Formats: sequence, structure tokens, C-alpha cells
Amino acid sequence: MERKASVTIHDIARELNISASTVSRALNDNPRIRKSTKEKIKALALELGYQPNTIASNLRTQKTHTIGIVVPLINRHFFSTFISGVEDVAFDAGYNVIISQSKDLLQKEQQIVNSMFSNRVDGLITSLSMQTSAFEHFQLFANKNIPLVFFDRIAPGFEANKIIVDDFACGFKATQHLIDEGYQRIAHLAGPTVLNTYHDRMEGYKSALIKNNMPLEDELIICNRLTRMDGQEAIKKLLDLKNPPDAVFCGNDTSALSMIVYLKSQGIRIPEDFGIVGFSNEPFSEVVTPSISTLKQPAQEMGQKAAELIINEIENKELPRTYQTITMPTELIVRESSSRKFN
Amino acid sequence: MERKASVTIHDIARELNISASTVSRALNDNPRIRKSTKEKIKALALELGYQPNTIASNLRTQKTHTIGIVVPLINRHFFSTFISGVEDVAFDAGYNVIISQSKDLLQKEQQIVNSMFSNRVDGLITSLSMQTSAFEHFQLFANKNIPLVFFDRIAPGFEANKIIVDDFACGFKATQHLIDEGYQRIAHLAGPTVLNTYHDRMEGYKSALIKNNMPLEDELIICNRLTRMDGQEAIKKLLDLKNPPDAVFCGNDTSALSMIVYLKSQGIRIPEDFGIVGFSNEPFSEVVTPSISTLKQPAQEMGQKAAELIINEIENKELPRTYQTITMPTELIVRESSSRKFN
DNA sequence: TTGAAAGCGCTAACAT
DNA sequence: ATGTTAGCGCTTTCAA
Repeated sequence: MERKASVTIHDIARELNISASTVSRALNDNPRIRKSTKEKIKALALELGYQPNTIASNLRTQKTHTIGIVVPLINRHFFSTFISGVEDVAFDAGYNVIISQSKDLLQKEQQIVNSMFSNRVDGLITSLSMQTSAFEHFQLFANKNIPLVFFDRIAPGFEANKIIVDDFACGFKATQHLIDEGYQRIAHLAGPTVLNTYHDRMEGYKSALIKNNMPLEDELIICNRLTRMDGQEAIKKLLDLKNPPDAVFCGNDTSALSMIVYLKSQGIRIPEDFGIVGFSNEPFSEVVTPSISTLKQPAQEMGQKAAELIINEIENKELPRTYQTITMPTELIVRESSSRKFN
Repeated sequence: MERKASVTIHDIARELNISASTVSRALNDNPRIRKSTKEKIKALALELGYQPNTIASNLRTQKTHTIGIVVPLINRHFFSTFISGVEDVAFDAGYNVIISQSKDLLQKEQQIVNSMFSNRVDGLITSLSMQTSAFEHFQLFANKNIPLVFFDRIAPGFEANKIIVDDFACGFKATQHLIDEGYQRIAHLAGPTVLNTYHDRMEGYKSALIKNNMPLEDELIICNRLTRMDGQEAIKKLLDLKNPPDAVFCGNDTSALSMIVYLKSQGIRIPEDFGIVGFSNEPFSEVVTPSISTLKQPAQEMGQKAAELIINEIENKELPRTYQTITMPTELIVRESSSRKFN
């Protein structure tokens, strides 16, 4: 029942009448240790069930081989897939991954970022909460020159690496697609436009309308948090307009889904009477009826890229820092919810 | 560009002409420090931008306030939701969460478990890989008396806390439901039955058939890894039998979905001609057409419970250890894919 | 109420 | 090829 004190390199050293440093070197495969000594040491280490104490090593080397990730919600498909991508690359490079979720609360995000710092993560990868519009809490990392990568919801103007998709182009593509399908009056449901993602999608939407000489109308743009409930409220509001839209480009798939459910319940046919395009390519979008046209972001690849970037930065600290913003490719996936032409 | 050395308690001590221990005590709100001293210290700490070095503290106190989680795949909804539940409780209790995915590979699982140990996590929460049928790699934790919680896919016979659902009862309920709906010949698609989850679901299935005086037939039971592809192959095989089934209870929703897609493509009507029940209540199950009847596991709550259990164990190390197996409630959600009676 | 001193387990100059 | 020594930054016993 009692916790047996762990075996340390000193235990091994004592037993073999050598010094702890030799043991340390041997276990780290330092070439300056004689092969026979190494073998002796490793054999005994195995026999005694020695397990290195990473904490001690971390303290000594000032390096934790740990990457922190902060996302709004761990169990959102986009984020969990991103995390999976990070973990893949990190694991292969010998890094651990420590994760927290902000729950879209600025205050929690701030706490987490501080905690990650105190835990001396070697780098931090993050996508901002819906409430985040100031970035002082990340200054801690910038000041200490600790690598920082923003993805998806980024801090505009903050000097750091960033991984995004071209949300403007996505918004444009989605809207242009609806126009091409013959929809006449296209609305947009946006998320909080303090966030670059939702802001840019909306601008892309507007730009497409303008390019096609269609009027921008304030009443056709609704901003909320894009939950299922939000989607339903939005579509109700839109249908209640004197001059309601015949299509909506939604800021995410969840709200698009709830709109579809509501429209179906009202006997409004999709895509014949009403067109919908969502965002993110959630797993359900492909299999729901009608299937949801959407924009696919390469979540796994974004995570991998983020990990590569940050590990590279961690391991090349001395190089003059140059920050890049990497734009990953997206794909407009046209499905039933907007495909009049196939009918 | 150069990394400015961090402020330590010694810097604060020097500046105030006091000892580092006093600073340490003050910052930790030790009651034996005079209030005025405390305030002076905290003010200076703030001014200098002091951030505690958790690593050093961890080494000294032999406690990391970190919980390790090992799951097969981070971006499976059940697992990411479980993780979210753990993180919620852990964060509130001042614990960090470090995560790795085994990718259902035993070897990776072993590596991860060792690495988690070396990182001196205070406890480990895990769901086994599909390849795991021996558990020596967890012995490390058991030997050192480090709290260990298995969930979902557990190590039978291993002395540890466990959080599960009653998979046997689930299998029984699902099958009984299909029988009640009038299906005559019910097949089962199982995952690797070395895992308790899939094994128990299958036994539940068998038990329901027996109870209803229906024959058990080997050809109606297929085992694979339950991917989409696996589901499709399985349903093809089943339909090719001389005497094919008219319903399937699937070990997960993914394979159930792929069966539905295939059946629809063959013009087989669901639920009229064929009944399907899945497992896990993936987000898509509710919205696909036909919607999928399934068993709902309380993933978030399981995660919370796991965190509570392990934190309690961590913080009451001295108590004689008693291991519990907690069975969480499940719910059979009846939807279109098996609801003949509603038609 | 505060300080001195030791040490958690490891690594890395610097010696030999 | 190996040993000596110092110390990473913190906590904690013991002493004052």
C-alpha cells in the first residue's frame, strides 16, 4: 500500500559504484560513455524498474517538451480533429500535449493561458474564445519569446504564427454558389464578428452580393452565437420579414441544420424553395436529409501544420523570428441543401 | 529577441531584503506571514510580473496536479465529450489534463502510458485500445499506487476504479426492442470481443434471443472494427446469406449508418423491410434519414465522474484503497430506423 | 513571524 | 571515458 520511493539514477550509480552523471549520460545515449558501461547501466535500470523523472529533467533543462492547446470546446468536431492532428505530430516528435477549453469565456481563457505559462509549456496553440477581443494575456508568451500559434480564431495584429483558412473567400464562394443556383434574396447568419472568422465570412458574403449587383440589406444579416436554438430563432425572424429571403449562408453547420429542421417542419422545400449553405463540414452534414452544402476546413491537417510550426520554432529559438500566416485550402462541398440544378 | 530570465522568488526576496522562504509562504497565503509583509510581497510580485514555476514546485512537492488521459481516438465524439467532462472537473479542482491517443494500437498505448508515468501524472484515466488484452503496462501505476481509472473499455480483473455502462443490458435492450417491433431474424455486428464493451453487448444480444426462444446462429454474428467500410461489408455479407436477417443490432452508430446508406441504395426500406439499432448516439444519428435508434451513453457525465473519482483518490492517498466499478445509466433512444410500429 | 539550509532528480560545465 | 560540482526554482523542516 505504501508508495515505494522511486528508483533514481543515484540508486543505479551507487549499486554500480559509478557516478550519477555517468548513469545519466548512459541512459541518454551519450556517445562518450563506453559501450560496456552503457549496457551494464541499462541492464540494471531495467532490472530495478527505473523510470526517468521527466519533471526533474524539465526543471534542469528548462524545457518541458509540452505543447499547450487552448480551444473553445474540446468536443466540437473541428477542434477535436485539430487536436488529434497536433497530437499525432507532437507525439512523433517527443512532445506531450496539454489541453484546456475556454468554454468561450474570456476569463477562463485568461486563467488557462496563465496556468499553461506556469506549467512552462514550450509553446502554445490556441483558437480564441467568442469573447476575446483583447490579447494582453498572450503577451506573457510573446515577452518571454515562447512560441505561440493562433489558428482559426486568431488575434489580428498580434505578432505570432497563424493558421487560418480564407474565410473571406469561403463566404464569397458560398454566396456566389447560392446566386449561381438562382436564389434571389440571400441572407447571412453570422457569429460574433469580433472574431476574424465570422467577420471575414460576412465580408465575403457582402462582396459576392455586390459583385452580382444585389443589394446589401441589414435585415438579411443576423449575428448570434450559432447554436441550434440561435439558428431556429434566426430562420423564424427571417421568414417573418415582409420580404423574406430564399436562401441563407450560415456561419456554421449546426445553425444550418436547425434551420433545415425548422423549414422542413413548415413544409418549405429544400432546395426547391429555399437554399442553405453551412460551414465546417460537420460529420452530420453529409448524412442528414437534405445533406448540407458546406465549406470543408482541413482540421486534421491544420493541427499537424500547427504542431510542425510550433515545434520548429521551439527547436530553432535562436533564429531571428519571422512570423507567417498560413492559409490552408478549403473546399466548397455542394450537397442537396443548395443544389437546385440537380433537381 | 533574447529570452529574459524569469523572475523568481529569489529576485523578489533580494529586492525586499527578506528570505525566499518568506516570499514562498506569502505567495502561498501561509497564515504565518504578517499581513503587511504579504501585501508588500504580492505587490512586488505583480509589479515584476512574477509567474510561479510550476515545474519546480512539482519537483519539490512530488505532485504535478496533472491528470493523464489515454483514449483510442481524440476526435471520436464519445471520447472528446468524455474528455470535456474530465477537463471541466479537473480545471475547477486545479488540475491540468494531458492527453494522448493510442490510435487503437497497443504499442502506442504502452509508450504513452510510460511517458505519462515519467511525466509523473498524479493519476491516469484510460479507455483501452482495440488491441489491448494484457495490462502489464498499467502495472507501473498500480505498483506505485498511482490512481488509475478505466472507463468504457476496461481491463477486466485489474484492481482499479472503473466507469462503465451496462453493455450487456444495452445489448439486451436493443435486441429486445427489435424483437418487439416484430423483426424475425436479427443479426449482430460486433467490434473486437476481447474488449468488454463489445463482448458484453454481444452477450446481451444473445441473451435476448434466447429469452425469446429465437435461435442463435453463427452466421448472423459478424465481428470487425466497425468502421464505415466494415459496416458496408458486413451488411453485404448478411444480405447474401441464403436466409438473410431482417434487422441488425450494430456495435456502433458509424457502422449502423453505413448499413443504412447501403440498404437505401438497394431500395430496401427502413424500418419497413429492415430494422437497425446502433450504439453511442453520435450527433449524426438524430438527424440522418431515417434517424438511427441507438443507445445513449452519458459521455460528459462519465468524464466528470472519472475526474471526481481520481481526484478524490489522489487527495486521499493514505486511505485504504477500495476500488469501485461505477455503472452509469444508459438510454435506448428509439428512432425511425427501428420503429415499425409508428408506421 | 521570519530565516537558513537542505534537497526534490536531473544535467552539464569543467575537471581529470 | 568518467567524476565532481553546482544548480534549475521551489518548499519545508528546523531553528531563532
